[in-house]
Amino acid sequence: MHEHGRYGTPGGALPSRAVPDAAVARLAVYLRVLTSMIEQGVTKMSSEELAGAAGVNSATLRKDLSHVGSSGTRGVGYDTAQLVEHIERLLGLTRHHSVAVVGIGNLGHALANYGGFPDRGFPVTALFDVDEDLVGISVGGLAVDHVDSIPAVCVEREVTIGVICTPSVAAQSACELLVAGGVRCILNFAPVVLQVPDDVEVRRVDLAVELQILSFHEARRSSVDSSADGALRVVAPVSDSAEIAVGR
Amino acid sequence: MHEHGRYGTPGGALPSRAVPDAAVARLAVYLRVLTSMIEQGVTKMSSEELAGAAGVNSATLRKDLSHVGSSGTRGVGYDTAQLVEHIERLLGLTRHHSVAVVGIGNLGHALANYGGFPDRGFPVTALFDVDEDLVGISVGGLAVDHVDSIPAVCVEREVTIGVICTPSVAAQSACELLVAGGVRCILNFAPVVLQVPDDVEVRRVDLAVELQILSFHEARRSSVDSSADGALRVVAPVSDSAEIAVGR
DNA sequence: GCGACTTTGTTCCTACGTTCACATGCGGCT
DNA sequence: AGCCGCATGTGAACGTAGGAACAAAGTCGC
Repeated sequence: MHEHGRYGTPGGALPSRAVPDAAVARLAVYLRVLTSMIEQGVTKMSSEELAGAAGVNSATLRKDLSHVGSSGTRGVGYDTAQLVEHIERLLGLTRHHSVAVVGIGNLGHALANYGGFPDRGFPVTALFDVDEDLVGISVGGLAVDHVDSIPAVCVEREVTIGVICTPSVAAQSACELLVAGGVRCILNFAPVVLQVPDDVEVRRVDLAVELQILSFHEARRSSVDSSADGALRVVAPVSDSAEIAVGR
Repeated sequence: MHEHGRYGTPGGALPSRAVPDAAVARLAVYLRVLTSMIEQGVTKMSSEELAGAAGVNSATLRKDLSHVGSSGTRGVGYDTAQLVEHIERLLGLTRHHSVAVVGIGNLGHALANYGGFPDRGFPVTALFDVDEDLVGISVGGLAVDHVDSIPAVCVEREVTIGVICTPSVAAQSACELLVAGGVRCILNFAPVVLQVPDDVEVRRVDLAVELQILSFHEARRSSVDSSADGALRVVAPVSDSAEIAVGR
């Protein structure tokens, strides 16, 4: 049972994982709902209530919570404060995770100023950009450093999470600098697939992809409305559509 | 009573869920890789090449592409330009989708200025905020309107996608205003679960959740490092958590 | 104190998504 | 022109996620 090659088998399959990724994502949602409820003075919740507030099935919720080591009381429900503690422990939120932001453009700027991160145990402790005009200025009370100093600064400030907000072309090199600085968790906003060592975890947030998924749903809905055949429908002249893809 | 009808009732010839959501997300990634390749002059690609660049299995890629109506040539591969057209058609990108941004804070500001959206067929045509100091000013060449005018403006400018960047407490009402304006696709950056009618599609992008997932992986990795057995380890001491005095 | 009710934690099962493997079909080569 | 090789597209198997039903367990009412 040892010697699992971790989750880096060529091809990217993720074997033997105690808690599924989807469950982790939901747990984070439960956590938010719970903290919100606690602020309103709620001390106990049933799985039905919590599931309703989180928008999931109650059985799914209970199964998710079973991963954290159950702490519910049968016939009553869950103690909100206790549940929060348990989820935080599982998610590793009992320690703070220093965050570094690379690329102080529109999005990077917003993230650096965003107050929600430190509130949740993710203090932003380093900012980087390649632009000499940006290096040295202060954003959200933190000075911008040059990307060349990423490895040294990340080690020094014990950065555990790197956020990449650079243009696409710079993302891979930014990623490599972060990895060189010991960062093994990366949140990538650049629309590229990063190549990383097996022991580095990358999550990608692609705004254009999200919009395209919504676009698909809109298109499907329209086609269902107008014709009962949802497959293979040409809606508009395709001539100019090949021209729009010139982004960046 | 097995009343789980909804989709796919026997006899229902309408494959409303012909294309899985995950496949749609991947198609959007393929699209980006393809456009990037086309810029470099690549006119043909095999499924292996494209799958490698997109970071997925080649069989998965071929199955995804089968949903768009096959356009590959056996023994050769895919014509990149043709494939782009087909994917764009399936995703509904043959028409432009007007985007409205609600909440011109840090993130909303960044999105309004972000050039990547219009380049990909998603022009931002409306901005809204509740703050009187913001209403009327121009962000990215577009005037900010008051949230009260959301329904009217959305109808007038034919907004199909609404982006919610408001604080949590305002998200639900912003959502309802968008729905009142005929918007049926919503991208929600606020960390709340929106309540919407069945015919409205909501996608949530929660930055804190992303960080928490990364935090979980970091925590799991640490425990694997220290204990050598990574499967099914729950930190048992449920007693009291005086030890984890997490600051908040 | 005891019974009945409520809710958890779990087990089973279904269904979906992904991967493997092979037949099909097309281009190139002789 | 015919054969060979190669890559697509699809059918089957595998694994995992999600949902329904159930037994254990603990509380509230009497």
